[in-house]
Amino acid sequence: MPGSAVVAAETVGRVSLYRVLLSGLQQAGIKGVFSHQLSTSAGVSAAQVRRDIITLGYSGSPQHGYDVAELIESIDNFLDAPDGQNVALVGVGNLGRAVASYFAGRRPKLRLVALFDIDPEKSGRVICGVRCYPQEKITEVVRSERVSIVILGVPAPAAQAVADACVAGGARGILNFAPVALRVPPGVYVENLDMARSLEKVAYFARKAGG
Amino acid sequence: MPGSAVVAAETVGRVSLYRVLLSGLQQAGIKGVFSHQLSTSAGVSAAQVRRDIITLGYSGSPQHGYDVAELIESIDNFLDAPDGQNVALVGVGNLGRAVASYFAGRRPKLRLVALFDIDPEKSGRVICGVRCYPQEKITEVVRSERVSIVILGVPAPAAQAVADACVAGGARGILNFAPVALRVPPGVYVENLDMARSLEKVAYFARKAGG
DNA sequence: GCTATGCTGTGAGCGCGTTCACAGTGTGTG
DNA sequence: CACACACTGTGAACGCGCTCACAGCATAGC
Repeated sequence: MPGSAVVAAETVGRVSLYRVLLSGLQQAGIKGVFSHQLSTSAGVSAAQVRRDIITLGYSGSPQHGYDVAELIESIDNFLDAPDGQNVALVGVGNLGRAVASYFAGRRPKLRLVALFDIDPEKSGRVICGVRCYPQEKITEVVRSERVSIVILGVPAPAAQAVADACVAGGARGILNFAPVALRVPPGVYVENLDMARSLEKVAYFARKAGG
Repeated sequence: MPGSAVVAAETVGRVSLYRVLLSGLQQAGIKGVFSHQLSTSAGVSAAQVRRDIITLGYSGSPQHGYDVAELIESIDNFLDAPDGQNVALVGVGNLGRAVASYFAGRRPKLRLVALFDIDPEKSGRVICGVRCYPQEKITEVVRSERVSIVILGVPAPAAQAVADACVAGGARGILNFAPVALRVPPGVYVENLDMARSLEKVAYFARKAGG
């Protein structure tokens, strides 16, 4: 049964990408797809695609490949919580607003229900249709709004304290944009997304490859 | 000699993180640091930190650990091009502006020299102190401005065409925010940074761990 | 001076995600 | 009816990054 086995984080990431690609195919009216087609669009090997799909509990046929609609449904079952998950965003700067607008209505199963900012100008207002609270209320609101996922867009020095407040309120997952390793209790998942780091990787290899 | 050996992308990313952490220590007036201290802040093992530092060509002493200033200098030598690298940003949306403001003046060795946007309202103007060009000029401007790194903040359907134009102009590295695998010639490095994917990973593991 | 301590540098080994290569299977073709 | 073909599903093997564990070494304490 899918869901009981341990799934690697990389697999989950790829599956998420497959869903985006499959949605594109579906909108183009394409009904079936083969592993090597997905592998080209996703930039991974065909064997990888097949293994990933098996972990979803879905099977294709050697004759017609995978049914696009069915595969999307399998991915939905795999990735999404049946009744959705509530998301909060801490730090409504440029980055925070970009993330907020990015997810506005695009992921119905992930509802952005609260913003937090340390700036009194922002807290109390409604931004992008979501209410912004002062940062002291994090634990309280995270708990009352049943937030399970927090997007952390605050400066590095504040990140740990904010993370602690979120965890105290019951958050189970953190998407951390700050360049520090967060200390969290077991059972809380942290994904780091450091843009500066990524850019410097690109800069490094651009230099090494180019000369 | 460092620079000649093949270095893993993960190592480069961690080294970039070390530099951020070390800068913080330096500003706090701390002169020396041990591998286990860095390892705690970076969220990796101490052995990992030591191995990474060796690849820089720097050595500490068993008595005093690593000299913060010297280590930062070694990282600078390792990561940065002596005369810097020019960066362009394509797609001046919410995300693009966030990235632009994020790097404004923070990385002196990475100069943001050009913006591109398909919207005629934006192209022609100067945004955040950088001139914005129409998207048709990418190849031309990338070449004339000697841009080696491109940040791609355009929608997925446009990403491949823009990437091709950038490569044609001589770009050697791409930071791609679009959820597609770019096809690029050998020698061009692509780093994918898909925020939706990362968030869905967090959502998945928040659900699995929490229940 | 001799031992204890704690760090760096590193060879060896491990684990895990990925890839290889092929068996299984049904369809299309002559 | 037999054969060729293309794709899925998967056991086995590979490779690479990471970790373990220890040698080397200088200082601190007695």
